[in-house]
Amino acid sequence: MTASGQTPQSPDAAVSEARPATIYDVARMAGVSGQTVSRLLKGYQGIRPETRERVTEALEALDYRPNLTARSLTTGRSHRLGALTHEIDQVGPSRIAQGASAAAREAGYLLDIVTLDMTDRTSIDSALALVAKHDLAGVLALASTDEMTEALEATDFRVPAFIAAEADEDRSGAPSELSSTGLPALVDHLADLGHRSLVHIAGPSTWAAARNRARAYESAVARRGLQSVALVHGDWSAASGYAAIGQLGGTGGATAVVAANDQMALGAVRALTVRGLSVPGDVSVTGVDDIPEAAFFTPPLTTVRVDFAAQGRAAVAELLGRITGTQVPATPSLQSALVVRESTTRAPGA
Amino acid sequence: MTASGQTPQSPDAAVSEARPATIYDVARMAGVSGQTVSRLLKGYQGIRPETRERVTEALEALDYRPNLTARSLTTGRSHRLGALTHEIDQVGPSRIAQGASAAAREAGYLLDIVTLDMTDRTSIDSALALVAKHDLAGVLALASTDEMTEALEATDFRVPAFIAAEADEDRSGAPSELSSTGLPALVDHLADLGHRSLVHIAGPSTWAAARNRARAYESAVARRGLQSVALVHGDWSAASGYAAIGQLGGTGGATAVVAANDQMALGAVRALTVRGLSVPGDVSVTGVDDIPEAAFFTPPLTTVRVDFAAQGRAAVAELLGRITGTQVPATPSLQSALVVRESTTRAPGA
DNA sequence: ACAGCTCTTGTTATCGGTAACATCCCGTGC
DNA sequence: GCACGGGATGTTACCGATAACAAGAGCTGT
Repeated sequence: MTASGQTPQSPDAAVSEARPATIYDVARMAGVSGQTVSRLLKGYQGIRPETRERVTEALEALDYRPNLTARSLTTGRSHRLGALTHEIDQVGPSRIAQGASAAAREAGYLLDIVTLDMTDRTSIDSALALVAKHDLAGVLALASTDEMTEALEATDFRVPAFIAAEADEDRSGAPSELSSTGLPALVDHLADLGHRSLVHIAGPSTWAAARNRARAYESAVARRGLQSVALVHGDWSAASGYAAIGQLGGTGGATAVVAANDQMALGAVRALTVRGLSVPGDVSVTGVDDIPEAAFFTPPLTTVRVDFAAQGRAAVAELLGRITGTQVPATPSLQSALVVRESTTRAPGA
Repeated sequence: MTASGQTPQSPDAAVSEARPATIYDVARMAGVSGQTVSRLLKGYQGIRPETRERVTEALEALDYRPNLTARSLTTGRSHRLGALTHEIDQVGPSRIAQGASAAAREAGYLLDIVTLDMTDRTSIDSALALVAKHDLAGVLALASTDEMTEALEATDFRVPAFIAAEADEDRSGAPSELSSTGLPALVDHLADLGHRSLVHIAGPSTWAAARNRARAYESAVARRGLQSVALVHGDWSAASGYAAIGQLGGTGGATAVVAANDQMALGAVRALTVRGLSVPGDVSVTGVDDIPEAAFFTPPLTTVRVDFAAQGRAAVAELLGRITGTQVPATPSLQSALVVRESTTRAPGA
């Protein structure tokens, strides 16, 4: 079998109605009113067993499926959520989205993921307008950036809408696992290896995650009495990590490069290699995220593992809480863990 | 600003009704019937200019927004599509999904992307059931695998549903760009460099893309009179590429490894390096996809570029065609291009 | 001046459910 | 024997839009 297929015609289903059955079809078949069917479907208990049985049989015979459109028209609430994310090929965002999607599904919601091309204002607006039209129960922004904040605030969704907290921060604004534990552990690791001067390749300054990581880096550097030779901003891509090293003309004397994600770390490693520097012999390099490929880079990358899926799930849980008005169980702190591989070693001459 | 935000309360909108305005509110305000409003909204021309103006003003004053739920209840068609994909962190699928999503949006549709965990039968079923309930105008499977085919056929979506063609094949079953041009070009490249024995690390055999690539590889090898020493199946991940080399205990004498995607190529490179073989000195390695990181691997990877976004767009175009019954303009053949980098060089002793 | 049209706009029914209220039936208590 | 109460089910209206049909206004031709 190669490509396509036919519209499944429910080959074995005995009934093959042109139009799907409604509760009225079921009601007629069972000899009851539509309301009785509706009640049974909603789990109402006060139905006589024999009635219940007749209706249940009719439901099956007609292969009844509720029309969610009609239902949400009357009840006024839909079972769909919107998720906005940046148009970017990155493991992080896409895993967050996957986690969010799975969590939504488990709660009976469908998650509409809309990737926004942040470089094009009109495309953002039209995308948001489209989202605002499809009545969603709530909207979630999965990437915390200034552009996203702005876009979100400029749109009236008329439903709960908010930006998910990064792994780098929690709702209360208190530093999170990654900032308080993960990145400090990374810097400690380098300090323990004798590195005294570091360089940071940060993410775009409009990203909250980038700012948080940079801040955590800086405070850890200060705490350990190290020196931060430079802080360059990339755009999360390997190419930008490569460019960052070029821009610095090397490492500016630093013996270690701390990139804000694994891709930029990869680019940095490549740039250093091209310049004739050995990693980790001359310069140690670290990333953040622990993407699946990181273990297979040459050299395998020392990084900090981040649980993206949990982040997505937490965001959806929070959104659902806001929608239903129930209290959200405190999100368990997201775990991050230092993963030491071969891209870091003792500082030269240490 | 850290994490969250408030539900936007349309701070500047003069009107702040509890409930959104309906066409009837607008009609009353403009002194016309609801139908007139409905007509205007649908672009009906026969409306007196002064009436039109009054209605238009009312629409603005009340910040009217159509209720798509109600609309699709009457018209019977929704403006949402469903997309099924595998739960997998891979650039390919995620870019296909992005392209599909963008194309859908441009056509005024929202694309619900559902990632299926193919290892868990019950989760597939519940996910598909959820999708089938939310009335979608059509459903698209973005990953062509046996599991997906099976799952799709077992579900009665009652709307057009089909599996998107891989880049590797087209609808007519004829080999596509990648199979007819991209992969052969890759093998030619290796043959021209003097390689005579190759190894192929294929994707999972349940994936149509994996089978197509393997077939294209084999026929190109035959055509050039080369020898395929081994064909091992991985799961698209770098780890599986690494494992494949381990399983072979090296390359089995081959001087080049053709991996079915870039991640597996990365894993293979790493495994070869660990075994003391130099890439490309001893063994040349190639990938497929040209993920953004491929240019920054050590060594930079020779690969075949694939236009995933176009693939997603084409799939959506096809689906929309089936839904509306219009003919789909023949999908322009997807481009693929050989990208030569440093992971390939002349065969040792050639 | 009046039938016959066209142009605009209004009425009514309907999509498939659900909420609120109405009704029917039957056993109880006095 | 009859009012009463509660369980089971039916009726009616409504959610917000659209389709199909109806109707009033104004113009034309004879």
